[in-house]
Amino acid sequence: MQESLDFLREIVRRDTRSGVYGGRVVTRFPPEPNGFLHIGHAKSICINFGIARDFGGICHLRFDDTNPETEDMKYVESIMRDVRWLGFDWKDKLFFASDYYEQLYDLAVRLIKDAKAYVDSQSDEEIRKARGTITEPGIGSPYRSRPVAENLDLFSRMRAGDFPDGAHVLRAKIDMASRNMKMRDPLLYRIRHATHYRRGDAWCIYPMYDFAHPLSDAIEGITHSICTLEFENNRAIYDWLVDNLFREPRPRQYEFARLNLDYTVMSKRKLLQLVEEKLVSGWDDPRMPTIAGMRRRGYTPEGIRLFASRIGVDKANSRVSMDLLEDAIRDDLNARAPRAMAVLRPLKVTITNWPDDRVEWLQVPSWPRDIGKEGSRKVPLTREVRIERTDFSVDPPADWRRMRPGGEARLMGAYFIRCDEVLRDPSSGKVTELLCSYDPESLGAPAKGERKKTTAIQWVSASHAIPAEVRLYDRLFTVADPENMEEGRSFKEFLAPASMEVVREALVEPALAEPPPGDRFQFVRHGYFIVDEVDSRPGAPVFNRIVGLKDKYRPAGSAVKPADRS
RNA sequence: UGGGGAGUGGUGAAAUGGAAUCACACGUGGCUCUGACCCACGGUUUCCAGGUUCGAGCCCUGGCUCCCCAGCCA
Repeated sequence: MQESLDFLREIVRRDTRSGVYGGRVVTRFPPEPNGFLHIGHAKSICINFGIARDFGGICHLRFDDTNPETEDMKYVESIMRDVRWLGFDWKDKLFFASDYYEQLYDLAVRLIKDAKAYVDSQSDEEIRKARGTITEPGIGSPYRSRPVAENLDLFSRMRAGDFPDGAHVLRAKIDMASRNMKMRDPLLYRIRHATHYRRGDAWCIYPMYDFAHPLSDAIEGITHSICTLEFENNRAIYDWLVDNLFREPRPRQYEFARLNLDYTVMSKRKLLQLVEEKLVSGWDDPRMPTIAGMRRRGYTPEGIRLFASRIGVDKANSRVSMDLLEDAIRDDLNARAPRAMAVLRPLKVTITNWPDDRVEWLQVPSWPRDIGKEGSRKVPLTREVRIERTDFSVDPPADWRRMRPGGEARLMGAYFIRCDEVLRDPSSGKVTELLCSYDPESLGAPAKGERKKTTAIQWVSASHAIPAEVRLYDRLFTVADPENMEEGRSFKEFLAPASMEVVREALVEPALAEPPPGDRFQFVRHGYFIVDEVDSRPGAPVFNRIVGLKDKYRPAGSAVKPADRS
């Protein structure tokens, strides 16, 4: 019996069986602390930590912090929080490339001594020009055959701070005519008189990614270094460096396709722009595809991991539909979010045969039968209640199951009521109130006859309901691929005008008067909601819609939604 | 134009020379005190053209399309 593995696990299994690494499996998640993690990183985290877990190995968390100008401690903190929140544990394997600066420097010196690296004193402009193009070979730097002793001297003076930014760089001596542009004597070190968030002013030369990354992997004993497709060309440098400086068995790099999600953006630059230009409320705006945003939105780690496992891993560039993510979230929430009643757009209903002062506290189950969980709460029924405006239609389509003039529907967990009379505002004609009568025999009784064609609707007692703010989130963009705009257009032009709707007149059942921030509920027939961690207050709860329920209902022969009727 | 990758229902993935499978989406029907959940059924013939083979999504040849590479970013 052999379940099918993705191509990465296939490779890891091959290597554990052949024993090249003595059975060890060591992966790593290597973020640069210069931004917040997003759903694309979540995919990578699930792959790297997931593979380590599946093969009894370990996944390191290593910050690839080699650029002092963009990195910050606040990012390492948020990244650690996000990885933990997602449910992964790097144990004591927390590393920083910036802790390897001394070792990396020594490795660079070895390369120089082996005549495999040299100090280039051309300007950045000259270097760029001499690199050639994809069709023309590059030209060797005039400094390319600088004597080893001179290179050594220059490199140590670079470190000592004898030169200004840009005066020299250290380059690998590989092949200026390589068909692979990345191999045309890649830069290894640059001078940068900048304060590093961890090393302060200890260094004024900093290693480039192409140098620091493979060597950090080798230093840590990584076996499988998994990254995204755009680094395929860099693998040649990776191999060149590690082969020249380390012994077998040594780490190898494998690439997979990064995640693209419909109706959102994933690039750090664009995400940063949304935040800085205040087009969203921050990195944790519930509409953001960041881990922080999804956390505040109410997405669960389990749901996100389920999503990651459902999309799989491959090398084909792809774009995943939001439906896949939302369904994974719903799938997880269905079994863990207790049901409650909320009315978002209230319509007044008076039960005319119910005594004015009678309050009946009904015990309503918090879970549907098929979930199989115990639990219920008390919901008060009174003469005056509120139902959803969209649950009443004066002129309903044939397959309507909700309230209609003269028709019946069950108040969920309570009695059937019949709509005897419809009151309207004389000037606008708008329905203002329903006068109904309830059937005292119908509590807990199975529906029969015509009643079987109706559905149970949510409701709240007018006198006991708690006013609540409900925030309905929707996709941030109006087009599926806002990152791929035609020339001269900005992705910002496609921001959805109503990606957040704030409903202030919502009413929730009294059990939800003081909900603990972070608690999740299913508001029946609406969707899943979370008590906002920032703005919710006891007595004035604020709920974020995590994701709506699926709704297959379309009025027969009409494109008009129930919300637009009556 | 050079080099490196990738093409399987609408979307994401399986099938590792032997009956194209799964999830999501969509459609139809069933169930239901949530038009949810759940259940059943339905649609693709593997980018194109040849070739090898008893047999090809998988192998070979030639095309086509898309992505990545010319930062002292990662």
